[in-house]
Amino acid sequence: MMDKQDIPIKTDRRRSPETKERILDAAEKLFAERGFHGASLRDITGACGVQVALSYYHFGSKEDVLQAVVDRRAIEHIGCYQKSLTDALARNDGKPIPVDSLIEAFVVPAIERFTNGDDGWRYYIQLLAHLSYESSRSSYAKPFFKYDDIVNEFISELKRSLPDVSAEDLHWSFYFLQSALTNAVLETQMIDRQSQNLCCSSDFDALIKAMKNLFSAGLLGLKPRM
Amino acid sequence: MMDKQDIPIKTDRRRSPETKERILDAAEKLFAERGFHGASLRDITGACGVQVALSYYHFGSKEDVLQAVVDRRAIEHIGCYQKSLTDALARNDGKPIPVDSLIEAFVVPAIERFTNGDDGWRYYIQLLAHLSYESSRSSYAKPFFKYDDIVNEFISELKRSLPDVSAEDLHWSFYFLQSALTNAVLETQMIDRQSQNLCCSSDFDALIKAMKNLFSAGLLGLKPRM
DNA sequence: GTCTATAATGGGATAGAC
DNA sequence: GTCTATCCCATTATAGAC
Repeated sequence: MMDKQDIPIKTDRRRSPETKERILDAAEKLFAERGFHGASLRDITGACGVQVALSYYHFGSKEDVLQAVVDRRAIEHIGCYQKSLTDALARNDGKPIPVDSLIEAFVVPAIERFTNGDDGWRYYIQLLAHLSYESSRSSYAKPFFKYDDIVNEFISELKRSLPDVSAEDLHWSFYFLQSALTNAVLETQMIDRQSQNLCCSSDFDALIKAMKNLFSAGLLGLKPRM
Repeated sequence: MMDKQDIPIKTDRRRSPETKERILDAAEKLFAERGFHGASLRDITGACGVQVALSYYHFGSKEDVLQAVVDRRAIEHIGCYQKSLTDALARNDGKPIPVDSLIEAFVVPAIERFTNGDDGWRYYIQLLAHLSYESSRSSYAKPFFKYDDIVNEFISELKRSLPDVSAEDLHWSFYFLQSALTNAVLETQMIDRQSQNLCCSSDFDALIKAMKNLFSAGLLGLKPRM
């Protein structure tokens, strides 16, 4: 299980104030790669050259480490979603946002950090995907709920953009969009296998384009409610 | 962790030939609910009133138990997909299958077993969903690959139904459909929260309808390749 | 085939010296 | 804040009696 990771081993021992951050970096990576149960605190602290006991000193329990990993980035990330939505609204003078722009506004805050951010953001986004699958079955997946509010703001905008479509259809459709996005960032290489490398899990430009193509057409083609 | 499950405790000890099946039933359930790492062999054997050692006798390692769980149903399940596709073709005299029928033909073999099958099938379908997220990162998720061939048959049919759309768009779109389906059977209750119970994770009739609505419109609205 | 017993290791968590 | 040492239990896995 142990596996020396990218995080450089600590050399200067004794009171380095960034120890907490080192643990969070390693936890972020290993939780993302192996899931909560799949990564032990020994793996995590071993990967960043820190004593196991320090994770307890700094955070408490293993679940607390996960909580801290999410807390570290969640507010900033949710802020990015907020800004993305506000910008899209501004570009349209507060009028309903075109469906394809709204899709892009929702997808980009995750994908951008995934492709352009540092590795930490990559792992964080993957971890969120993991947690979304665990929610309602595992107590440790609760941190993920922080995103509920901002997601609902996007759905409200979608309702404004497509006022004639039933709320049920819009909720389901946005749910499918989220599923597609979540699955995509896990890069399972399912699509690479299925398409014999015509499509590539790691080609996020193609992903965004394909998402806009399908979901725009789908949302715009939904029948008005009777 | 231990948790007495639905599987009745074995009473008549000594050479009961169904011990293997009992272990598989319990493993199916617990792997589906907690993931591979989240369920231990103690949990599994404890849940069905069998000695831990017997799981090693019958299967070998923990990964072998998982493999056996999948093997037990995979061939039958893949056969259901095959039949579903063949039937759809027959209904259309071998001509290209209408997109909404093709979507239904793909979704139903999983959903039907999920809603109408016994609990075992429910857990099995959920387990498949779990494995699809782990593939390419965990060696134990390999069993899932068995489904690649039949999925590709559906995609080939989709190409026949929509000959003017680029293969890229079709592969991505079908990938999104699979993501939506996979996520849905996990019943994370995300959509319940987001819609304030207007939509319900466990309402699979509504799910199928919404899938057909969105993905039919989306696929039919895809632009022809240039 | 099933059981008990046990090996061997891993893992979460804590105490206490420095 | 950091380290060593350790507790204690869970876990995978095996040996051997019945």
